[in-house]
Amino acid sequence: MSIVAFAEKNKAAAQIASILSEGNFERTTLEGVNVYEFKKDGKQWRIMGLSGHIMTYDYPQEYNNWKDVDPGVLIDTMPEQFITKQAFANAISRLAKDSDEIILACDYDREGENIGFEAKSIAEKVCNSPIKRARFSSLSTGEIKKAFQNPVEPDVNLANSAKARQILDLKMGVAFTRYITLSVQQKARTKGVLSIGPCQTPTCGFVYEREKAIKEFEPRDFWKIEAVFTHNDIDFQGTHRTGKFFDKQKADAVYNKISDCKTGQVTNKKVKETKSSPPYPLNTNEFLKRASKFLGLNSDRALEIAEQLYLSGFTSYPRTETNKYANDFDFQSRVAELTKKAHKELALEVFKNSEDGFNPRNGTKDAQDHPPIHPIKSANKGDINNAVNDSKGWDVYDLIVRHFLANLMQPAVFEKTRIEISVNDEIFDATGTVKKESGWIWVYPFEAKNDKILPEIEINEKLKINKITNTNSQTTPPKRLTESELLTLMDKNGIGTKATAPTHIETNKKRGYFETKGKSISILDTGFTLMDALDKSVPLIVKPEIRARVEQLIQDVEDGKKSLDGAINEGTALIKQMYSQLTSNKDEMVSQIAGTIYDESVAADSDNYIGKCSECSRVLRIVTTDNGRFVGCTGYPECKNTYPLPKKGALNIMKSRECKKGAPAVIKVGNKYHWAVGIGPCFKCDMENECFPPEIVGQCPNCDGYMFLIKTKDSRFLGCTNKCGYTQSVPKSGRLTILDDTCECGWNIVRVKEKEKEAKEFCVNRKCINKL
DNA sequence: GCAAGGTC
Repeated sequence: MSIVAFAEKNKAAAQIASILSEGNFERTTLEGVNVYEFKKDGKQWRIMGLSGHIMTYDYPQEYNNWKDVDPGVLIDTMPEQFITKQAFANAISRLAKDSDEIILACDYDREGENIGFEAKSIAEKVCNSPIKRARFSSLSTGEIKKAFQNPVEPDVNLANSAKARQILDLKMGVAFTRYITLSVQQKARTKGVLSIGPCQTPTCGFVYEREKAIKEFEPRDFWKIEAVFTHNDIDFQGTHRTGKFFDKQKADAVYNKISDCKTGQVTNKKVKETKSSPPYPLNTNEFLKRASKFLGLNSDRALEIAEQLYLSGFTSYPRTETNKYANDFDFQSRVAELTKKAHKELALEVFKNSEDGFNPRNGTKDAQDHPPIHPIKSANKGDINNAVNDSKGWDVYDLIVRHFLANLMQPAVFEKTRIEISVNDEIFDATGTVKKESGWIWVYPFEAKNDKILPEIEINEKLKINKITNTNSQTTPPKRLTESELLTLMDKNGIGTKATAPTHIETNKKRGYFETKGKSISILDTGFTLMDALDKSVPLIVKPEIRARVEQLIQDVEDGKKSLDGAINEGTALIKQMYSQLTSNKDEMVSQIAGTIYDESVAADSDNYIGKCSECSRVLRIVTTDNGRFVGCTGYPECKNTYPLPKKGALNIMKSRECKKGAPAVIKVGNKYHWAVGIGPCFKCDMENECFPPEIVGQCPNCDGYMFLIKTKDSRFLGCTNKCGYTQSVPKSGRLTILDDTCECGWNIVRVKEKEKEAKEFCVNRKCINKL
């Protein structure tokens, strides 16, 4: 009797083999793929891990040429399933041929069932062995043994639901992407692909909606009446209960009524103790959000770091939906491990807190895939820096460790006080918060808050009023989305999965639809115009509903309410309907998009982009020919405007410099001089001092001139604007910036940032009073 | 050249 089982991945296969064989198994390879073998109860077992999907849907070759195939035809063409990982397919065939029974043992979810069916379809071609399914929700001993003792029938509906998703996503993505890309290419010279997809487009849609809200925002005036009260030498602020007065007259009336008041009376007081529980264990989504919020990391980079931490054994597998620990999770040894290195003090505190055992604050999601992200090995900063190729490696590790420990600690306790104060019958509110017990926040400084103190005070007591103000402000527009907020929106709307959400964000960036600046995401012209054009012609595709519609269809397949063909037909009809909306609005849409694409594609070539042509306001660029180089207009041959350039020297376009004589740009030529396009060498120009003001550091100690930074080809130093002869050295290496802050001696503080090092800020004055 | 979903 020979049993063959297919798991979703190599790691799972090894784990299953280890459990079923009680550790007595051997690893062999077949077609380069690991197979785990053992004998048990007279049966020969062989377990192989797949590599996620080993097949994909795609269109047959004759549909590959974009220009020959009308994209609309793709919607009515059924894609075919191709093997993408041939070695795995070969190994499956060879194992299946030699089997009496086959067990599918992939993850128990849609994609897992689907991956199992990929193996099933290959096996069925070479053998007639019965094919069963082992269903388990975690790789724990109990679950695995039970699942393999009672295998069930494979769930064709579950597998088909994933198939429906694959086919519909492909049809829509391919048809829309080709159509938009080709139509825009007819109008604008661009090589780039303008992609559309059922996940990437709504993702961009969120960013677009926010941008629109910002653009359409009209600030409103409002007035806020605030009072500063004093009691027992403590000043605190109260706000009129109305909050924002949008009616100036009403605000003025209230203000006039109380502006001369010298006292107020406490009319109510409430003290409430509130507990703040530790955060749930980290699943991928939560991890990415926090890495963005606390560390300013974009999700792609954060996941890459987590992956490296995982591969070097410091933390657990980073892709998980689960935010709940299994009952038998071994906290004892994990926390003990952490007492060995940098987080020793924190880990010991957790031990102190856990005399009656460890009590994690568990979440509610158990996707039964992997445990929440947690530390495996303790480390010092150096260990992480050696293992992770990213300067933020340590910060990410530290976050994971602290999150893990915080989760095991007591809630933090705050005392919140709210008092109500009457000032000539107008009610003011004041609140205070005092931390009574730090609990988990002690190990989790990311969420620490400062206390807001209110004086000890009782009802009916009188308070002195220091000041009453009536301030006019304006409502502010919504803020740009952060990556963390975008991930939340995606998660809420079912866009993408734990493993793919960051990819969708990356795709949008790669296409030039939006970018991340600091923590916030800002949309680029291409993204905005594309979304705007789509929103007008095919509104559904920009909104998360598109995903929900497909999700509903495939859920019906999973539930057996619809056949695979039925769901595909319905989905195809929906795509067709959207596609006809798209094509009927073609002209307007294309001209709208083409306008921005053209400029951006030239501008993106930043080595050559110069500025606007004064003749035709198109874009100027550097043209290099066999005979030399010059600045020419991208409108050539219609516009023949040109400017000369020096023959020698590397050219560097100084975007931060503006020519006061109106030249389109200033170019740095080698290390020697600057050249304003169309005007000539800047240092022979009478406006030199205005375009290139000296970088003053401070007063010259020798005369009444100022010390300024002089940079030459191979050195830099400070010289006097009066040329009195006094000079002084500055650090030779690192990027040097003169800050606005000044030292007590009057000189500006200088910031020096060397590669791979922390920036230093200090006073460079040799004669600084602090040094004497 | 195109999607989204697995995995590494």
